[in-house]
Amino acid sequence: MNPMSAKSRKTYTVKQVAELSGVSIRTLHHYDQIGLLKPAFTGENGYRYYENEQLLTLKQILFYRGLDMKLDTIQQIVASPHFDRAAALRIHRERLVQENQRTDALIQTIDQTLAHLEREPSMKEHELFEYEKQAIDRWGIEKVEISRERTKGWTQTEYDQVNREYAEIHTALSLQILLGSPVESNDVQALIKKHYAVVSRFWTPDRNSYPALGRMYCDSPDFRKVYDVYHPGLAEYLAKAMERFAECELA
Amino acid sequence: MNPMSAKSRKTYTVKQVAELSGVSIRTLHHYDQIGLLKPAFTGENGYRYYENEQLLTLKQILFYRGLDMKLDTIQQIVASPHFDRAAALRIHRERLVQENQRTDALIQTIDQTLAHLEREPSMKEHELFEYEKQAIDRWGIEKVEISRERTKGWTQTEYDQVNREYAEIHTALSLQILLGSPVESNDVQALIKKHYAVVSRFWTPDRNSYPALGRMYCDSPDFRKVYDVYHPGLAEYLAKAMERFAECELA
DNA sequence: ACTTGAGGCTGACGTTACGTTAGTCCTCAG
DNA sequence: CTGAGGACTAACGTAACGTCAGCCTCAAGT
Repeated sequence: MNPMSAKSRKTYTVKQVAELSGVSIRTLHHYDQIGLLKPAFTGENGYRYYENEQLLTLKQILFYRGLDMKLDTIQQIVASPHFDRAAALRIHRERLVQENQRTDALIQTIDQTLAHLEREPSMKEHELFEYEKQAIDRWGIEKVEISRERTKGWTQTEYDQVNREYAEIHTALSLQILLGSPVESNDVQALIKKHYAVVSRFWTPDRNSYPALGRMYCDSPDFRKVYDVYHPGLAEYLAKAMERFAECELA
Repeated sequence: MNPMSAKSRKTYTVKQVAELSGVSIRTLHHYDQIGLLKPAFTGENGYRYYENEQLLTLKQILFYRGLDMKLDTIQQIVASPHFDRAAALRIHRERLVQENQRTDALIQTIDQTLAHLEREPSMKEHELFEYEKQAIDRWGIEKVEISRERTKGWTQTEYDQVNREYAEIHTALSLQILLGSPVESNDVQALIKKHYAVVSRFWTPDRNSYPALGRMYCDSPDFRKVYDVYHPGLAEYLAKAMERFAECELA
C-alpha cells in the first residue's frame, strides 16, 4: 500500500534506463565494468536490473560528468555521502578557470598570427613606410627622404622580392635560435650580412644607425609582433646580432 | 664556403632534435610513424637523421600543436605551402571560442551548486523566513504571524528534520520527472501529500493558497535556484502537482 | 680486439570514455 | 515453435603519446 515500497520494487532494464537518462546502453555497461554504477542486481540470465536508487545515482553522475569531471573523480564523489562535494567542485572550478585562461591566450595568439598572415600581402609598402615613419624619430628626415627616393621606381615584384628575402632571413635566424647559436657565429653573421644587404636597398645604415635599427625592432610593438610570429625573442636576437655585425663590419 | 650549403649538410639525431625542440624522442618516433614529420633520411642502421628543414617544420608543427590543434589538421597545414592557413586558424579559433563559452557556463553551474551547498547548513531559518517574507506579499500578514508562532519553540533538530524531509521529497520528485510520471500519478501525489504535511508544520494552506505557494516557487528566482539544483524544471513540476493536489484533496 | 656506456630501434601495452561491430543467447507474443 | 526484439560478452578503434622491455649500434677506453 505504501507508495514508496511500490516505488522501490520497480526495476528497469538497460534499455529503459538508457532511454530515461539519455545515455547509451554501452555507457551503462561501461559504468558497470569500472564499478561506477552497478545494477541493483543481476538476473541469473546475466541481465542487469536497475532500481530507483541507481537512477538517482546516475543522475548525479551525469551532473558531474556534464561539468567535464573525470569518471574516477565522480566515483569518489558518489561513492560516499561524506565526501566533500563542495571541495571537489571548487577544485574542479579552478581547473576550468585555468583552462579558460589558457584558451583565451591561445585565441590571442591566433589573432596575432592572423593579423600577420592577412597583413602579409599588403605588407610591402605599408610595412616599409611604417618603418620609415618610425625611423624619422631616430635619425631625422634626411634618411627617410633617401629611402623614399630609392624606392620610387620600384615595381610590385621588387617589393615582393624584398619581403621574400626578409622572410627567409627571419626563418633562418629562428632556426639558429633553436640551435642555440651565439650571435657571433659565422652562420648568424652571414645571415645578418644578407639582412644588411636588403636594408641597404632603401638606405645605407652605418655603424651607429644599424644597431639603432635593431633596437627599434625590439622597442616598437608593431615590429615585435611580426618577429614574435617567427620565434619568441627573435627581435632581441636580431638586434644583438646586428650590433655585433656593425661593430665588426661597419666603418 | 656558402654558409647555407654548410648549414643544410648538418644532420641531427633524434636526441639532438628532441633537446633542441623540447619534445620527447617518442614524439619524434610517433610523428615519423604517422607521417607528420619524416626524418631527412634513414641510415642503413635504422637511425633517423634530421636536417634543418625538418627542424623548421617541427617548429611549425609545435606552434599549431600549442594551439591545441589535432595532428591530422596540422598535417594538412604543413604538408602544403598552398594550404590556407588563415582559414584553418579561423576555424580553429571558432572552436576555441565555443569551448570557452561552454566552460563559462560550466563554471556558472558550479557556482550555483556551490552556493546551494554552502547555504544548506544555514538554510534553516534563512530559507524559511525568506519564504515568509515572500508570503507576506501574497496572503497578507496573518499567515506569516501564524507561521512565526508555530515555529517559535523549534529546536535546531526540528529545523534540520524539516530540511531533510524537503530534500527527500525533492529528490523523489526529480526521479518522477526522470520517469516521465504525470503529476496526477499516485506516486507523485503521494509525495505532494508529504510536502503538504511538511508545509503544514508552519501554516495551513488551503485550496487557494497552496497552489499559490507553488507558483511562488516558480516566480521567485531564489527558490528557483534551489529547485534547479535538484532537477531542471522541478519548480514547475512541483507547482503543477501542488495545483492538482489542491483541487482533489483540499476543501 | 674487447668491453662498456650511451644512445637508437622496434614492438606493444596503458591511458580516457566510451562507439561500434560481431556473434551468441534470452524472452515473449503469436 | 518461431521470429523479432532485446541483452550479453569480447574485442577493436579513437588521440597522442608515456613507458617499459628487449635488442642493436656506435664511439671511446683498456
